Amino acid sequence: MPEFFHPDRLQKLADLQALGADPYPARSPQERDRAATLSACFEQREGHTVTICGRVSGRRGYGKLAFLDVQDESGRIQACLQKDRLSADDFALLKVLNLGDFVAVTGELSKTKVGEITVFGDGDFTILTKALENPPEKWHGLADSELRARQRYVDLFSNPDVREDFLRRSAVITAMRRVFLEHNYHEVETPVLHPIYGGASARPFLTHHNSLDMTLYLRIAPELYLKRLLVGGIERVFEFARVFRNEGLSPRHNPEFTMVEFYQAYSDYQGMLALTEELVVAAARAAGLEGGDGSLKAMFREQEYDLTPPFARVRYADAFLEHTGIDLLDRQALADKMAEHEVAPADGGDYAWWKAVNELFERLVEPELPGPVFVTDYPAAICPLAKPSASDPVWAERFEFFLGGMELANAFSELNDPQLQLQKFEQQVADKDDPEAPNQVDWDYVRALAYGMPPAGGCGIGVDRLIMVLLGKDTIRDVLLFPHMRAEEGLGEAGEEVAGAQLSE
RNA sequence: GGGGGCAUAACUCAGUUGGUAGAGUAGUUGGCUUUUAACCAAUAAGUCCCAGGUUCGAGUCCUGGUGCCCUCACCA
Repeated sequence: MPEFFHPDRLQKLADLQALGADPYPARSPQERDRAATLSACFEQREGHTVTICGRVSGRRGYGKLAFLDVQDESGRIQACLQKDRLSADDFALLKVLNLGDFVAVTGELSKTKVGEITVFGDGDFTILTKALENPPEKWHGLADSELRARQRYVDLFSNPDVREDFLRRSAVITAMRRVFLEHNYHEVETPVLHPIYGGASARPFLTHHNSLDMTLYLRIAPELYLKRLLVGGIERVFEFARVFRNEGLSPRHNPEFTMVEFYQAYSDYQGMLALTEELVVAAARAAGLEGGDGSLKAMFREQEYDLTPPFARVRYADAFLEHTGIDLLDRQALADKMAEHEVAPADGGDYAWWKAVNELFERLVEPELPGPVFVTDYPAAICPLAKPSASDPVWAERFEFFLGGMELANAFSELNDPQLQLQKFEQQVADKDDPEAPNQVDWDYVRALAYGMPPAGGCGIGVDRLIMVLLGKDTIRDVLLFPHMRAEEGLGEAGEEVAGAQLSE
């Protein structure tokens, strides 16, 4: 068992109690000022009595005088505690104060001799929370990337940039939500536990419901439930959905991640394209990427991306032709290329053929698409949930959005022909070679379509990856507050089977 | 899962050819009423990731394992 409770600090806590103080009072001062506000509005508040609350992040003591750095969410401000301006009891608290403790200081807002804005304590000085663990080194902060992720709470308070970045993530999501609401969308929540997994191709996590004795899957996408809502007559829906995919970890993959999916009746993939562009632009603004001239530029992996709209659009077939020199209708040239790259269709069927073509696309074309760019009109055979083009059913009304070398969004004119949908489901389920294919036909979804789903556009955006690009973070771990980690040794039962929480029995 | 790298005090890091485990910060004690990585003095603190092996002797060399990072594969 690691030592969480530092013996010296336990002694200080006892000393604090001996002074008659509560180390963990329930109440804080009713009114308090934020550090950033006091700095910004110093002229108006100078000479007035103010109160600050926060964590002590620095301390410079002089016997009868001490300077404290007090840190709240908004920033840092200095407090000065002097023996001749405080009660003897309050001044004695300095003796039992450690870095990392939370305090409240009431006093006059003024400046020191060297001009630093400072709260000169002359009213109440209280310890609001006694910390029993040492904060990290004050100059370097917490640097070890594993510790930063495992103990994000420490990372957040000891590295101000980290806190700033996560608040920017929050602002980005708020901005996207605002765009949806401006377009009269409704925010909904759909199940996370799915009896049949679908709406994407990925391996699921399994779980088990004890009293129903049934296997359930953590959702890999909310898509099929959101479209049921279109059937039900809710015309514009979105969900910021945590989804779970049972695949390897990497700088771009976490087993659970956030997608925002949205569906709009009486729209189509072109409508989704326009809205996606609007969302990305709003997100970029919220991330603070707007330059003085109104342009939006993101730096990601040492490359600059211009997010000033409109973004480029290119048809799938045109992009393929441009980067490989091959016409997608030229089967012989494609077959030659497949042989060259050791890509082989699983069988003679259309589905297998186009899957192989798409593998070429991912290998040869996608790396040439740094973005931002919309690739439109995908082969219909590999789009089981997209509506084929009326003018040429080889192509589906679908686009993907690429940025920073990653696929960030995927959208279609939603397939609403129940018979065609059933056929596509059956085809997928029959693909035994694909471990990511759905486990069974989602009959209820087919039935829902049978009642009629209005023509609609739908789209899913990978929120974490979008934020990676906007904040210039190389790894997804840096945009997730608590990225998945293996169980830490020596911390107790984490990772062990807990009675009542088994998958089965 | 394959390949490469890292693991030393609470934190940031040194550690020579294999020869008694080190510094700074944080902590503790004392001094100091305008500092800001305050300063001065004293002091405490280690499963050198784990388990084996080689050796008179291992933080250091070898084998195996664990965790993390990078990379490839799969994926968003």
